[in-house]
Amino acid sequence: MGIAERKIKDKEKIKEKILQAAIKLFAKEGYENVSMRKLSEKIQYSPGTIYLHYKDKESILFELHTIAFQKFYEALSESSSEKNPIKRLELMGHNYLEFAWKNPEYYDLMFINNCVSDSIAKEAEWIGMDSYGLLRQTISDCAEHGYIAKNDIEPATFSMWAFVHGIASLVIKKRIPPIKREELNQLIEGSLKFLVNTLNIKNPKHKK
Amino acid sequence: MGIAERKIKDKEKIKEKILQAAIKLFAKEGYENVSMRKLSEKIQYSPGTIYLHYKDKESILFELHTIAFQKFYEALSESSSEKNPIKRLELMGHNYLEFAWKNPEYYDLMFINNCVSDSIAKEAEWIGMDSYGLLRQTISDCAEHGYIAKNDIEPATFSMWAFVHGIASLVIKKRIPPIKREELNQLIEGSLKFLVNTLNIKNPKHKK
DNA sequence: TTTTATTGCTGAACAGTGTTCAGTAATTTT
DNA sequence: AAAATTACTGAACACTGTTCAGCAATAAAA
Repeated sequence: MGIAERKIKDKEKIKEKILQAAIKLFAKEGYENVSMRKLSEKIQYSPGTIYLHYKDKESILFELHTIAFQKFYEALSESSSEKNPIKRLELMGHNYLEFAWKNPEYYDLMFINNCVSDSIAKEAEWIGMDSYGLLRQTISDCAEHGYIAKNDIEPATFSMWAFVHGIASLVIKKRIPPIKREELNQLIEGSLKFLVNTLNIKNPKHKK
Repeated sequence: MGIAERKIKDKEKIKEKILQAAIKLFAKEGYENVSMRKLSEKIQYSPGTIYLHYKDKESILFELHTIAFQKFYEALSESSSEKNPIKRLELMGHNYLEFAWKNPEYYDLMFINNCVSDSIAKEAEWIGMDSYGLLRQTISDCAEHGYIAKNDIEPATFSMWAFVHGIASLVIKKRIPPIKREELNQLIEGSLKFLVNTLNIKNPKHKK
């Protein structure tokens, strides 16, 4: 059945074409400004065709959301080479924010926007759990080295996540008082250092 | 000219009527689901009438946004009675989050949603500066008491803000792994305590 | 080979959105 | 009484996501 096989591949190809066009358009124009008609023009099919491959607009965005989380995990994983857990924690924070600056549309989809929250709610387990685990492991290593109490691993992980997400979402949603980009970067890096140092300084071994 | 005066008052009254209807509708149905036509039905005028009082939908939402920030400031001010700056910091965090839980639609408008970000960008100074100042003052008091370095006031303020906003926006946008509400509350309160304690514990006077 | 069935795709249509503006009816001024 | 101003309407415009009858092109059956 070579023909049937080819047809399945053709179907997958057009689905991929839709997704690639969506990625490009959303990144360029912001997905609030991308309509199904614009998307259908880009792939040179009629609007109806998209619905033969995707249930609705949300399911396209949700697939993007899933891809985004894979890239996110990779970005965070780059911190793993650093063996010193405190340094790694700071590096993770740095990489987290860098991902957000480089992929604001992705970040919006992953952590902020409503348009995929129905799909997210339907999932049995949260797709970001792996990435969250990476952070928890680092915090856990910090506890192992005596920087924080072992009882505090969960709240500390959550705190760290909330902290970096808070920064990322405030910046992306333009809720930061209008200061120069350079000042902002310093404030952000300074805050990250402050938070990590506050943990660091508690360890008697590191007090000088 | 009593008639002209009355007319101005009438105009203001209908503007107020629109605003009050908007508040009610947005709170009940979420402002994503409130159209100008629905709003016009509620106030028993035609859709066009709204545009005689408000330039567009965004300007209604922006006025709501302004009201929200006033209520927000009041909510944070309730912490001021607490004299111990560390306790006050924790209380402020608590009040911040309580405001978010009680007014999720407001919170969205203030800190998250795009639909008023153009209006925000046009403002010369950020409307939340007063509230931010309240937080900075508390952090400053913490520095005065030796809990943190005076150099760290700015990054510490920003960190604290990012932290609570991170929690609020993750919860409101339903990006927290599906755990029981009670567990979540414990995690949040635990994280707040953890962060504040991490500052607290650094002060030699408070080490026991 | 001719007929029937299946498939992939279209694009008009539906119900909704924010917004505009010619036209109307009531009121006020001349 | 006539003219001018005002307050308001609701149809219309250009858009949105989504559906579905219908139409070619291809494949299967007769």
